[in-house]
Amino acid sequence: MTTAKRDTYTPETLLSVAVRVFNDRGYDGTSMEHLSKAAGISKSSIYHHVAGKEELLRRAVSRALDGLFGILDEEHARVGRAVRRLEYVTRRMVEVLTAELPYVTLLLRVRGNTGTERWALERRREFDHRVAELMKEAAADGDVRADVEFGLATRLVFGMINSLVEWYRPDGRGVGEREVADAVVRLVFEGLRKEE
Amino acid sequence: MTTAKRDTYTPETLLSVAVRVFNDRGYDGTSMEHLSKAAGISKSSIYHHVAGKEELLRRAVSRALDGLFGILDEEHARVGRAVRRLEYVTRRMVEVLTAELPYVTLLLRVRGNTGTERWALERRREFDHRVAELMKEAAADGDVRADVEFGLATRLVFGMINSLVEWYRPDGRGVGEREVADAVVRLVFEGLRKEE
DNA sequence: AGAGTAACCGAACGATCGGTCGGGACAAGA
DNA sequence: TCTTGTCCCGACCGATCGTTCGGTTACTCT
Repeated sequence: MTTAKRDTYTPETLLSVAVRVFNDRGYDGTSMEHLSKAAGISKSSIYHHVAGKEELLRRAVSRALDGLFGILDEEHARVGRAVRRLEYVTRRMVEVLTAELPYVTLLLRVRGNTGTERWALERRREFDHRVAELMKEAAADGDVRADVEFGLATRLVFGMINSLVEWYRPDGRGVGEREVADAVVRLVFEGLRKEE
Repeated sequence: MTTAKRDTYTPETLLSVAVRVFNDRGYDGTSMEHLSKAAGISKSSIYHHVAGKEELLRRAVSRALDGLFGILDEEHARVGRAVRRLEYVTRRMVEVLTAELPYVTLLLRVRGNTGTERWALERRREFDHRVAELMKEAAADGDVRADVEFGLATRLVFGMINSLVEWYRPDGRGVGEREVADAVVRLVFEGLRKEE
């Protein structure tokens, strides 16, 4: 077998615990003592699995960034009319956010105090820039309204999508992932007002 | 004269420095040493003006909350058709966010680690609830689309508006406050797609 | 049975945390 | 000149920070 039994921590399982605590208390507000209590092992034992607090952060934001950049490599994001690709990316962003919720949550909250955080911010800006180009293309095609500058529109749409991490909670009997993705796409492209 | 000369700190002027640092580094990531360097006075001197770190946070989020709740007391937010009141509140939220940007930024980032932070979160939820009721009324009037649940729509609209604190920078020769408010209202109510 | 190793622990490291303390500089009012 | 009060300081407090270290289990392989 490739993998079997696991009643002890691996870097991955430890990460899932750490990310949960990071999101609860904030990265800076979380001490290694907090992590050890949440994981049920001693503070020093954590260092048997990972190099330190910052490596946990790096692993988490890497996972989130991989998910987001992966969208841009998909076929529907690369070929076709720009406004259709924009709609596809919008929907897929919602799906990635909900699927990797705790990791993306952490990514969207880094401030830039450490080298790892600044690296994460830089990659985020790169992703945002790629989507902004898509919006620019759709505007050039005349498929999105011209009375809102494309950079401004991009930021506002990102704001709506990214806000998911502040309130979406999966598995709760509330709204499902599909319902959220539909709602976001509808609001972004058609708006709130009832069509006459 | 009521007030004159001020070449020394007051709780208010110290607050403006502190909030700027809080927003740069995060509240938990900011030490009193960081504040003293930014203010140009010693760490102990800060305690001559304010009771401590948490009081600075409390003053800041209070100012932000007062601005937001003030909107709901204005006439256009209290009388008229619900969808018109919703549009008014949307526009005024953008104006308050840009006018009190650093204070609202701090408010939107509190995590709930201290009593002050939990109080701020509770008041925020109260404000959100008030706006959600407005959205519910507009839906009951048949003025907003029925295929997106009103609670979900409220969260997404809040997400778009609140994202302002992540990128809007006043006085920079970029976008003006009026342009942002117009863009938000247009996107929220009419959507991104060009009307045929 | 013995060797090797993965997983874990308590104790302690130097650094930094938010906050306290006693006192100095200075201007205003007497 | 003497008091009073504002504004500020360096030195220091106990607590906690992220991290290290030496050592102890307990399981696997030979």
